[in-house]
Amino acid sequence: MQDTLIKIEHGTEQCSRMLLPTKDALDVLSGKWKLQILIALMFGKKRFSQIQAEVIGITPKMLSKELKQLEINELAVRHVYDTAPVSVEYEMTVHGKTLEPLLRALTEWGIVHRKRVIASSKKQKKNSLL
Amino acid sequence: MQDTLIKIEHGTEQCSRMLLPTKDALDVLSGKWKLQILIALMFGKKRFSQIQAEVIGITPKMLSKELKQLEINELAVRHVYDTAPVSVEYEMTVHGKTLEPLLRALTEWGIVHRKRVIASSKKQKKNSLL
DNA sequence: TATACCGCTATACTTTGGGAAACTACTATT
DNA sequence: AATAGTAGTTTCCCAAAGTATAGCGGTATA
Repeated sequence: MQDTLIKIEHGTEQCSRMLLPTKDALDVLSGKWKLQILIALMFGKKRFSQIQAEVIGITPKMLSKELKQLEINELAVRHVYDTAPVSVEYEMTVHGKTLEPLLRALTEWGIVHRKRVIASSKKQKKNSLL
Repeated sequence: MQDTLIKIEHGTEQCSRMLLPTKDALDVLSGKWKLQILIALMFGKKRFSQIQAEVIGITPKMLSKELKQLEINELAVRHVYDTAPVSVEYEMTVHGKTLEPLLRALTEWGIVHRKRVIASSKKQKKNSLL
């Protein structure tokens, strides 16, 4: 019993040590678009229209808003070039690049998960035949 | 010029190869609570009320809803024990455990990010004195 | 002159996420 | 009969997220 209490205490302490930084991270990264935009920027500077083309489904309004947020949190920078017509490029900051391992881990997991979803939908089909 | 085009093509192809699985992952993981709940479950089976105590700020409604989603996506399982009063435990599935590296990466980044935010808010204070 | 591209912004709307508080069903204890 | 614990559900509500569509100011091209 004493043992159990100690285990629980230990468990919840470890747990809250993980939960607090996670919340900080989620504050900045959560939402449908930010991580996708950051992935697009992992492969180099890009223009507004190019990001919009790659992040499928995003509207200009959302892209504009999300880019501003990324700038505020110093994950991306905006460069304006005085060309004609004016060209704007967005780039990952050094801080943004520290997200790369996370972004890759997310993608890796997405691949695993997708396989699983496909497999389990096959199983469902099988079962529905019974 | 030819070079540039090839680079761009290559870049966007790589990019969309990452973006598609990422979307799949985000469909299942996005939102304020799911990742936090999963972290709580990393440290072993837990009861509803225990999760609620650890994931600070979550309401029973949200917890209930999110746990259902996690069950549907086979990231967590619900066990009901026929005790009195009835006790229910939630546990990570094998598939859920494949998220552990990602959860740890997220926490790690959260720590890095928090340090940065604190540092830059100090800088702001400095600047505001000028 | 007209059309089209770029990088947005404006407006108006719908949908979803999330919070507060009360309530339920069941059981055990007093 | 009253109270309390467990695991939620229900209701009402608001704010943020997201969609759809249109337009703007500049430039370049036909």
